[in-house]
Amino acid sequence: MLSMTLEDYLESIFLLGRGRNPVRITDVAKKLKVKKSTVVNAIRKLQQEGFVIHERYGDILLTQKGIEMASRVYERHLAIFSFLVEILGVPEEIANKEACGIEHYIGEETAKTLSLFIEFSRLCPQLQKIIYEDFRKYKNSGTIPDICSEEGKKMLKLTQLKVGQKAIVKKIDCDRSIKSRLLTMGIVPGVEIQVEKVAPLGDPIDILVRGYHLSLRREEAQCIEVEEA
Amino acid sequence: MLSMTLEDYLESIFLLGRGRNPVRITDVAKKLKVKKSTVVNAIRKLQQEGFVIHERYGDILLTQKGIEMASRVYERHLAIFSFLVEILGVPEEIANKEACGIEHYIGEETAKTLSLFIEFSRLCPQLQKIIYEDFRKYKNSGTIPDICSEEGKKMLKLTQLKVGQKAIVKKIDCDRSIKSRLLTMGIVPGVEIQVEKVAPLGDPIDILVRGYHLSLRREEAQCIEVEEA
DNA sequence: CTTGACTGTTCGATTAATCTAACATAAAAT
DNA sequence: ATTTTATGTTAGATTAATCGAACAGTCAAG
Repeated sequence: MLSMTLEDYLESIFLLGRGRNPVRITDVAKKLKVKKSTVVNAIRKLQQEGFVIHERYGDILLTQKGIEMASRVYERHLAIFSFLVEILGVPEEIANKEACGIEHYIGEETAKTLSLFIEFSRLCPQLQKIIYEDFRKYKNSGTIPDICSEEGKKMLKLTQLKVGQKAIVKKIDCDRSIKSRLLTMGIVPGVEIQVEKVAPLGDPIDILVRGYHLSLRREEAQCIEVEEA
Repeated sequence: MLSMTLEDYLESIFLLGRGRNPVRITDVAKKLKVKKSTVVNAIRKLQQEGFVIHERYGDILLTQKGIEMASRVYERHLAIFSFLVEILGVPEEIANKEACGIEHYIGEETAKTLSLFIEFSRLCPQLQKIIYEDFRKYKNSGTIPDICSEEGKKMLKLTQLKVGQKAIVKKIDCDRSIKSRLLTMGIVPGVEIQVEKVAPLGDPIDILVRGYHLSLRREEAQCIEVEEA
């Protein structure tokens, strides 16, 4: 209904105009880092669609329709921004920039759920604790916190498993290209695998993942850490 | 370095070509729902930049550079998709579509962190439990689970607070327009507020949020639920 | 070997978003 | 009241991505 670019203009006008400051072409141009002529163009389109009112040489005003649309966009922005900052710990400036792009692609439903998730995390000290302590630790050092590992299970390399044995993938520790191949085959942390067949020298190893048979090179299997099921 | 659109083409070629099927112009056109002539155009640009090799009337092949770029994009896609599905519970089809857009705006760093977050959630049964049980419940019914509320604190409407009293915002329960106004003023769940002054009939109410003074209508204050600090 | 039936390519047109440069208006300063 | 400065507008050009339609190449079935 409104192109992403026009959504951006609308959102900027909304943000600049909060606190009822009149918004001028130049403000928008500065905020979005485009030339004034470009803004004039965009405003004309927004006016045609009934989102803003703008008289020649005058201030830009949002219509009711414009305010509604803009606040919808801004809510999405805020949800994404908060998630990036509060949950993932992304620096605010980066989070803001990324949210500016993402906000146009995330649907109303998803945005609402994301907002709820943030809200929930703020309300729930337990969740906060896990995110702020355990996840940060995992992120910075790769350490799997104690609260996560179940008792009495050993960590093994996939290559150490015997035929028929089942295990849960816990970690994949190798360089990008192999890792991405493994990921696209559905081998991701948390998934259950079963060893089907091992060739004489341990290469290849046939495994079962989510009902599919896969054949792994030893080199690949070596970097998959699992926990006995 | 590569426009979002071209990233999409690259990613499609990568996905279509896994399992070493040769990829043809028509496949890409079908996948991206564009005309063949458009694909030819895009492929030409990708070829110029050294991401693919394509002889007239032949198959499309990714170069090493192309594979690296494509798998980077795809990894971002996967991270976003997994987050939407596993954490937020968005239906797969929608998640996939939204991930297609978002993947172009999320930075490498953020994507990595997001992946880690998914990984961590898969590894950590405690976190899973909170997300799959408590968050889902909150999402569906608005119920704040027991594990979240601290003992011995009462829930109140903001209007019930006395001057000078501090409280934590727990829930905002009103229609979009008021809610969005409150959000833009920084009144969000989890934030601490203090009542500064209450006018004779309880309208307006002056409060302090993150060091700023705000004046709220009674109507607005009514729908803010807080917990005594 | 010819002939469909796809598949791929070229070309010209269109649209959205942007720019530059020249011009017009309004507001502020003198 | 005039001039200057900042602001806004217009027009024309450019770029990326797309389309449609006409044309070209490939390959398998007969």
